[in-house]
Amino acid sequence: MPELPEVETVVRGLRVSLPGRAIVEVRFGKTDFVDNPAEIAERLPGMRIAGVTRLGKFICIALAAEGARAAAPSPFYFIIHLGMTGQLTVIRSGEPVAAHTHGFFALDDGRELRYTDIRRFGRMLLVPEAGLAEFKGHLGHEPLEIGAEEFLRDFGSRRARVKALLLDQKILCGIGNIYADESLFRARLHPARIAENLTRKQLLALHRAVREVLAAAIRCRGSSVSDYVDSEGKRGEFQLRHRVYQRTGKPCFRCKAKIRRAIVAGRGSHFCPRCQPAPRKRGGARKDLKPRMHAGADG
DNA sequence: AGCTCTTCCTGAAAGC
DNA sequence: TGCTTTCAGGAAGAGC
Repeated sequence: MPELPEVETVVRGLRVSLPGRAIVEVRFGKTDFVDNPAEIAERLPGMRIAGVTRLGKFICIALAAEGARAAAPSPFYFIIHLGMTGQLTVIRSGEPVAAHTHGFFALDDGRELRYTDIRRFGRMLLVPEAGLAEFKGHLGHEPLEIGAEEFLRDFGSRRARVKALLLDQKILCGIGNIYADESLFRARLHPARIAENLTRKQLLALHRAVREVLAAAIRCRGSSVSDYVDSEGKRGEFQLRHRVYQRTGKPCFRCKAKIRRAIVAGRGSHFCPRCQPAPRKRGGARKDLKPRMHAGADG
């Protein structure tokens, strides 16, 4: 499923073929994952692609009108989330259409951008140029850019399970189930640990693990579990380097204990029971002497 | 604040 | 063999 490394790989691929191209025609199949399909079909044709960037797990295609006539349409962004099974590929217009392909964006070079999504958990929307800041405001820090102090601040005061925080796009944007589990293994933290109970050293280990795992996954062009492929239809290779994700019952690479799977924060979570010891039972004896702040009005 | 449950959707896998 | 059931999960919303 596409998370930050997969989306980054797709974006880098799109960046090779899309910028400079104009969109000449838009067609949709099913549209229940599109915020306003009629508006997209009306406004995209005639616009030129100025650039492709990634915002968390979103792909952001900047569109600008040709020339600078007074009546030219304003620039805006075409934003796409791949959900669980979304694929964006650039292909010659005549090529056979894969099943579950619901978006066709014909380009001025005889190719087209196609959107395929088996489960249609993806999303498409338009954001005006002036609205991009607000859109970004709904997202947390980019995990590859957040500094140690900010990371400590965001995690160190939260009573939620650390896995839930890693998955919360308003704290860090781009991490999903695979990279949450892989990061926690590398930081040797059980997914159910309460963030504010972690030491500074443990949080710094997690900060480092997140960045290392994501960077390594990008170098491998992402993880192909289920349906992920890049913009050329190629699979990634990071799934071959997973330490815990979907390795239930298999031996830990570090200590040989059997990898376990449990539901944490509502998600299937994979961990090594020996390298990532479970927290004390919630509500059990607390021996820490940290005063409990109720309103959180400090700092 | 943070937890659980529900919804969306399809295909793979398990159960009978 | 062939049917039915269960499950996976990103994100948002409801309700506690």
